[in-house]
Formats: sequence, C-alpha cells, structure tokens
Amino acid sequence: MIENGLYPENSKLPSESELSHMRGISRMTLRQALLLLQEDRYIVMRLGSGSYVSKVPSEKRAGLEKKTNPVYTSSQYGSNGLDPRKERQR
Amino acid sequence: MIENGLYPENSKLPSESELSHMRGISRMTLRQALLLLQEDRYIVMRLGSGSYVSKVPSEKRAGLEKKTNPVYTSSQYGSNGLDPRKERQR
Amino acid sequence: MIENGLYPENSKLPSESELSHMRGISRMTLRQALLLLQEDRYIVMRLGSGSYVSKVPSEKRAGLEKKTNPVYTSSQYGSNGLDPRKERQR
Amino acid sequence: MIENGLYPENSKLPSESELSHMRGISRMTLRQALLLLQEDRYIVMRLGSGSYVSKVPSEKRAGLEKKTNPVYTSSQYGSNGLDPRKERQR
DNA sequence: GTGGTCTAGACCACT
DNA sequence: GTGGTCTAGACCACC
Repeated sequence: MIENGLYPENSKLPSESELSHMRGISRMTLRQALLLLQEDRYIVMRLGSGSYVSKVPSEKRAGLEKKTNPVYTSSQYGSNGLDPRKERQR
Repeated sequence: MIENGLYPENSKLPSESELSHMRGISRMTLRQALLLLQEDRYIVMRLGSGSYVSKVPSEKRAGLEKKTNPVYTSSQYGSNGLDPRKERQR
Repeated sequence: MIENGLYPENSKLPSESELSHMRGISRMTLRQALLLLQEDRYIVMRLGSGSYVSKVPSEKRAGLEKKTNPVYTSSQYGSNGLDPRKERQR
Repeated sequence: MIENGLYPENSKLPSESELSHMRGISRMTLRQALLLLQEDRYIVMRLGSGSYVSKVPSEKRAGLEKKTNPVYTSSQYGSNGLDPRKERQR
C-alpha cells in the first residue's frame, strides 16, 4: 500500500485497529508486519501517536537494494487498500 | 534529578508543564511520576502553587531504606535535567 | 451498578471501552473509577482478560463499613446502566 | 467577536489560555466572561474539549430581545479579535 | 499560572 | 480483544 502511493512519505497510517480490520487480520499479525516495516526503516511507530511513513520504497529499483523483510504476494490490492477477502463468511 | 542535587530540600520544582517539556513526555505521564514521588514522600504537590521537595533520597544509603516505587534507569541525565531524546521525530 | 445487582459476585464487567461508552465518559476517566474500586477490593482487573466483581458492597449496611473511596451521587442510574446524559452535544 | 462573525455557529473558540492572552486579560476574568456567555446560551463549554458557539446574536435586532448579561463597550475590536491594548509595557 | 481532571485516540503488553 | 500506558490538548478549581 505504501509502494502504491496510498500512503505518501511523512503521512500517518490508519490506526493498528483500523488496518487490521481493513485487511481482515488480527492486530497481533498486523503489528508483526508493522514491526518488520519499522525494522526496514519504512515507517516509524510513535507511541501514543500513530505510525508514520518515513521512506517510500521504489518499486522501479527493486533488486538494487536488499530488503531484509521482503513481501511475497500472489496479488496486489486495489488503491483503496481494502482486502477483498474481508467480505467472507463468519 | 533530586538525587543529583539539582533540586534541594524545600525547593520548588519547575511546573508540570515545564518538566514535561524538559523530558519530552506528556504532562499526564509526568504527573504519574510526580504522584509516585509524592506517595513515597519525596515531594509535596500543592494545588495552585507547585511541587516542592520534601525529602532528598540518599543514593549512598540505597538498600537501607525501601522505596515503594523504585526507579529503573539504564543511564543518568546531565545536571541540567534535559532529556537528550527530546529531539524526537515528527 | 454493582450495588444494584447488575453485576453479581465473580461476574465479568463489560470491557473498559464498552463501559466508558455506556456512561458517556472517556476511557481514562472510567479507568480511574475502576482503579478506585479495585483499591477498595470491590473488583479485580486482570490484564488482557477483563475486570471481575470480587465483592458486592451491601447498601443496607452502609455506615458499618468504611469505604476508602466513597461515591457521591445525586441520583441513581437505571438497571441498564446507561447514562441518560449520553446524548450530549457535539 | 462572535457578533462580528469571527466565530460562526458551531465553531470552536480558541482555548481559554489563548483567548486570555489575545485580550491581555487573566484567565479568571476571561472565564467569568465565558460563563456569562454560556448563561445566555451563546456558547457551550464542554469539559476537556473546548468552548463552542451555539447561537450567534443578531446585532440588527438589538433591543428586541433582552440580554441578561449585556456588553458595554466604548469601542469595537478589529476582525482579527486582537486586543490593541496588548502591546502595553510590562 | 499552578495543580487537578477530563477528552479522544493512539500504541503496548498480555491472555 | 483485553487491560496498561502514552500523547496532545482542553477546561476546572485553586492560590
């Protein structure tokens, strides 16, 4: 979603609670993802404030720089950042 | 800071607002710390007036007296009491 | 609400988030109330689990036992525990 | 300032601290004024949130309705709401 | 202008 | 998804 330009540099991400609901995953799983992003310096998590984009990875230069925690996806989500799987049965 | 002699007995501490800015934390968090210090009788908070040092803990005699709310620090701040982390990101 | 029998002994209270919405107050304020109740041993707050009633104060015997943190109310709420003031202005 | 359209209906007034500095008066004096305005239903003071304009008095109809707490001024302030007396010696 | 309290909302640590 | 803590900023009661 950051690569897709949905969240520009220095912008504030939705809250952990919102993001986890958007993707249909638990907060624990979402936090693990955020912590990996922070480890790679893509975001900064500020206690009591929110998570902020600190660097937008360049899709074009993929391969020139090594990502410590690469993302393996079989598909990309739309620009609204919503997980289509969310409309699943409960 | 009291142990370091920065604020002697019966002296007036900076206001809660000042102290919170000095340490780079919110006033609510600073107040929780002051309330713990007051619980241990190190300071007295006077409504509408300020906070005052009522007892200076002796570092040397550490262990002879029991602190209800001990402080766990990995480092000590300078004599100006300023938090070097204050230059935090935005 | 505990005195009114809404939450019997050993029962689980609604979450802090729910209770704060029910009463139309912020979660921080609700927590201060819960902490006072816990101090007086009426409830137990279990991290990651919830708050539980540990003792039901007897209204009838009021005066025979001393409450450290008494409640001063000008009125009582209904059995649903909802605050009529909740429809506040914005 | 409300009559001059500086603060429209449902808008949020500056904080008590800001307003008192703007007019060069103490917060106590400013609060007395706000409380009078609230008594006349011109504003609503929401604890922990701020003061909000609830009704804009009509200058044109002055006299048709009775103000409980009328304002007696010898002059009007500019649209910026700043008190010219503020630039006084200290 | 101080300490005291409240709002609204976030991340953190835990079950 | 809970309680625990923190942020940022407001009004309240008081000196």
